[in-house]
Amino acid sequence: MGKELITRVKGVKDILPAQSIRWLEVESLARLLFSTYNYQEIRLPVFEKTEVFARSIGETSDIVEKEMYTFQDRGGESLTLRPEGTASMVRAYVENSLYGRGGVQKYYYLGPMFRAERPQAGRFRQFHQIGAEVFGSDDPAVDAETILLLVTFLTGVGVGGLEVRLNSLGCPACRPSYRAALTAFLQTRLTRLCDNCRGRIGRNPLRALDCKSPSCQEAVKDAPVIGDHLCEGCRTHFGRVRALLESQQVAYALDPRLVRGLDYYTRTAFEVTSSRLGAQNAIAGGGRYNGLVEEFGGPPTSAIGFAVGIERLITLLEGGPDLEHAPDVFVVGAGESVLVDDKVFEVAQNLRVAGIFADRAFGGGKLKNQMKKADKSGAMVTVIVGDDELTKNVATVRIMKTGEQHSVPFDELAQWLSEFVNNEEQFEDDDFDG
RNA sequence: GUGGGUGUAGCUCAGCUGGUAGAGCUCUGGAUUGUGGUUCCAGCCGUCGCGGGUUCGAUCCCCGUCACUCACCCCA
Repeated sequence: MGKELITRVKGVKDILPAQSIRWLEVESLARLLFSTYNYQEIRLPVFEKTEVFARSIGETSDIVEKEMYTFQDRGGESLTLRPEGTASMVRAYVENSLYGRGGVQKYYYLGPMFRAERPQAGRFRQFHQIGAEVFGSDDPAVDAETILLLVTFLTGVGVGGLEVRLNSLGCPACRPSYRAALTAFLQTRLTRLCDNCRGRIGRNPLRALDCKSPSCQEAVKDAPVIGDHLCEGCRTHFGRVRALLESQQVAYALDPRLVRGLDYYTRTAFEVTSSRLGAQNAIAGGGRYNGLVEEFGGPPTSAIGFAVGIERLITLLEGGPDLEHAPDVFVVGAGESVLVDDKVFEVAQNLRVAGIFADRAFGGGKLKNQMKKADKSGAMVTVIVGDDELTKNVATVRIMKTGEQHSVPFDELAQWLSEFVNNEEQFEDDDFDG
């Protein structure tokens, strides 16, 4: 106290134990499930040369225009804290010649992303994503499988009430004609568009469809729809994606306005939203980006991917009990002698080596106070080591819930406790199922 | 970058047209000798975000500033 507090940077969070447990659960499930679909992890750097993002995400995107954490390193090179994962993934795919392995490659990543935006509910300057990318196939089954993985993951971690929105953005063959039609349409209602969209018409007219400004939404209500402009290839591709999703009862809504903020998307685009999230309601988003690998100097390679926002996912999981980890066993000492202190130290260590989650009282004091610490720790069993125990060479084991106590020889203690703990956990699981 | 809301003990908050602050929880100690959770008793903790102004006097009024928060833009 007294010294001026050093606080965290705006828009970042400390994830405390009550929450970090959930994070661990979410990440573990992701790893397991993604592996089930034959994805492998790639650990990417959190910063890259600025061109990696500037080139791929699109110069006109908000991310590149105003949201990147860009700085010069000591050599004067411009570097950027990654605002998303796909660009790094593609860079790594090309740089490591992963296309040389042939066939379809599936990778996932997980970690922090950085965007210099004004924070608000569900939006942070450092946030975390779990992302998946598939390279090497334009088969609509890949699109469907990818979306299915996403949906399976989200329901698997326990979030409900989600909406999947789906659209096709066309390809270099058909998008230009749509873009022209849309631009012509927007020109006729210039006055009704917001400043932002008016400025974007020439550079990226599709974004007007996505704009949340009421006047824009009204203005684009009967704008041309991309679906009417898809080429034969894109049309059949999209139809197949939908059919496959339907075959697995994946509920989705077609949304011709879904264009996504990043420029690299082609064909399939999708987003998962929840009405329980506030204004920033997208929990995951993704799409196909068939031109990006080539853009990075690789061979022409079809690819598709998605990213899930972990913070937003966790928000939807909140409300359950706060389960902080508690040790199974807590060791206390009765008596001030060094012998007791030594024995407590030894017992705690022996239990841990035996694989038992154990902690102990520190700082000595009366048994009563140490029992309070034992209680507060949440441990189900307390091991009492005192002068009496030392002379008899047995530990006193107290079951906290019932208050019953047992005398257990020290050399049998680890065995006794691990059996007891296993039985209790078994019992709790059975109880839980019932 | 723009707008709204909030800023009082570790936490959640109270504080009536302005008279320099409380409550609950937490925490610490105690209720006789080696036994926790309940109960009872006692105790600690505040530059009322910061700076200025009005006033005899401001936590409460005014101005500024900072922080947090929500929303716009956009996205995870």
